[in-house]
Amino acid sequence: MNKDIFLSNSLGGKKEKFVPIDSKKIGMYVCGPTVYDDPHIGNARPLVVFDLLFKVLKCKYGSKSVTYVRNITDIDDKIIKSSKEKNISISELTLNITKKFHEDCKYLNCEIPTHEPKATDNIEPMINMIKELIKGKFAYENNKHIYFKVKNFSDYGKLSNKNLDDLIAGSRVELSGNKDSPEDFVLWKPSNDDEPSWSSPWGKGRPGWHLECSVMSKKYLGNTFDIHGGGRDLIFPHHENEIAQSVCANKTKKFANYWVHNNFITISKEKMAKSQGNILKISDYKKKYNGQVLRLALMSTHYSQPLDWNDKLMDECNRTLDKWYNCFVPVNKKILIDDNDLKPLYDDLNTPGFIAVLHKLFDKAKDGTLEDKEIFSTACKFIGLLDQSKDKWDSFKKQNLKLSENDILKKIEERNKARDKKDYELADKIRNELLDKGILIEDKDGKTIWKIK
RNA sequence: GGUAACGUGGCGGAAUGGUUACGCAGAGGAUUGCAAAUCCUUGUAUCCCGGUUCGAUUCCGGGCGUUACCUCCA
Repeated sequence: MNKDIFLSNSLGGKKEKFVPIDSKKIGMYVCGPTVYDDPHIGNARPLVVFDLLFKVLKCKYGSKSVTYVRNITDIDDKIIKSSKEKNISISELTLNITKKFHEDCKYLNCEIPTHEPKATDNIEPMINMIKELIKGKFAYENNKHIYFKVKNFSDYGKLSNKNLDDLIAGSRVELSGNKDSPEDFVLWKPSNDDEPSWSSPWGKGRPGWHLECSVMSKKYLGNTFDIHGGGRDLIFPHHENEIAQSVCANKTKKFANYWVHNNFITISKEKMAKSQGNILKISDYKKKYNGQVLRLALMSTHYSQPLDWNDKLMDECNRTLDKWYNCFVPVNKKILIDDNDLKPLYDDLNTPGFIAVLHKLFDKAKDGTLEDKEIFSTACKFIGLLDQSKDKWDSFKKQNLKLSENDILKKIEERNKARDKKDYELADKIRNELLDKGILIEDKDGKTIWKIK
């Protein structure tokens, strides 16, 4: 469609019209997981948000014009710590968590990004970037550590609205004897024998956090690209440091043009975080809910707002999808979604606005023609919903059933006999028994049907 | 302390300088042995105080409240 895409840009803090550097080669880099622990639903939010942005960009510019890069950080102090705690090797841990992460992505019905580079496959270019930074006097070595010299980058703090004086005044920055200044951050550090290491001009060691994203975005998207995404908590210091490294090493004016940050999932209004101990794992939902339910729940609030989590939300989304599946038809032909219907998504990924559109299309489809149903189904599919057959949706629900189908049918027959004798007391008793087991009875057009509640 | 974001009906949640989505729950009705499901109808809101304006929930200033970031975090 010809309408413009708008995005809230954290750099500047305003909603802006999206103008790509090259509309045939659009680049989006999103910070992926550090693979040290099971993914939780807070991690799920950016997966869904940027999957949607990927879809919207492809819709406007063509599927071949958009490159989506999402990294896997598989070397980090948290990983080292976690592997020691779990008493397994680092590679066993990172491979295992990466596998779980991919399963969760699939469960959430997220498309596979164009590239998914790993940090450990990119140590050489990281070392090269450090060399460039040292050459440009943006980094210095001290006692086998390499640090980025923040004072030499005048734009530092622009993304996060911080100035150096405040940072130092806050003085929560880690003090280290090796640093020239407390705000400096590490690019390379030496490893002990029991820690992973790579040889470098500064001895055996490993990269600091932040560097992998600067290097891998450069590798696939170039020195300056269109969109950089991630959770709000990455703005400082992670993204601020990425900008500093990339701009100084690549000698450019800009790193990413648009910075898009999703807000948090909260529980009782408090941020869900591992350190808070209030996380809900994605895998916790796999048995009870189809992945689409979680996906819809994550889209029920605009990405820039906090999303307060509760079970009522999941149940509501489950019911909505159940209702929507009544109008689902497989679509084999190409159907264009009306520009006006698509508009909320183009306007800064307004998912609640688009969900309202889906409700309208559903109302029309429900008593409408096959074409109305096809339009509705296509619109759902566009945001990754109703992407599997109704049979599959139903069979998922059946897997949690405590009664066999045969038992249910027997009970229904028993109840119908009672009804014929006008023994409504017994009939209602049987109905309530089934209801307790999650089976809902409906007498419709002279027939009795059952559903899973 | 510094820097931001947010405050919309019973709940969730968009949008908007004037006509005020959408979902859930509620109420009434159709239907039903009674229900359920479905359908129809329907009520209810913009934290407080100033300012700008013919008009502000929307813009500006102040206040109150909530949250986040400044340390690992999506």
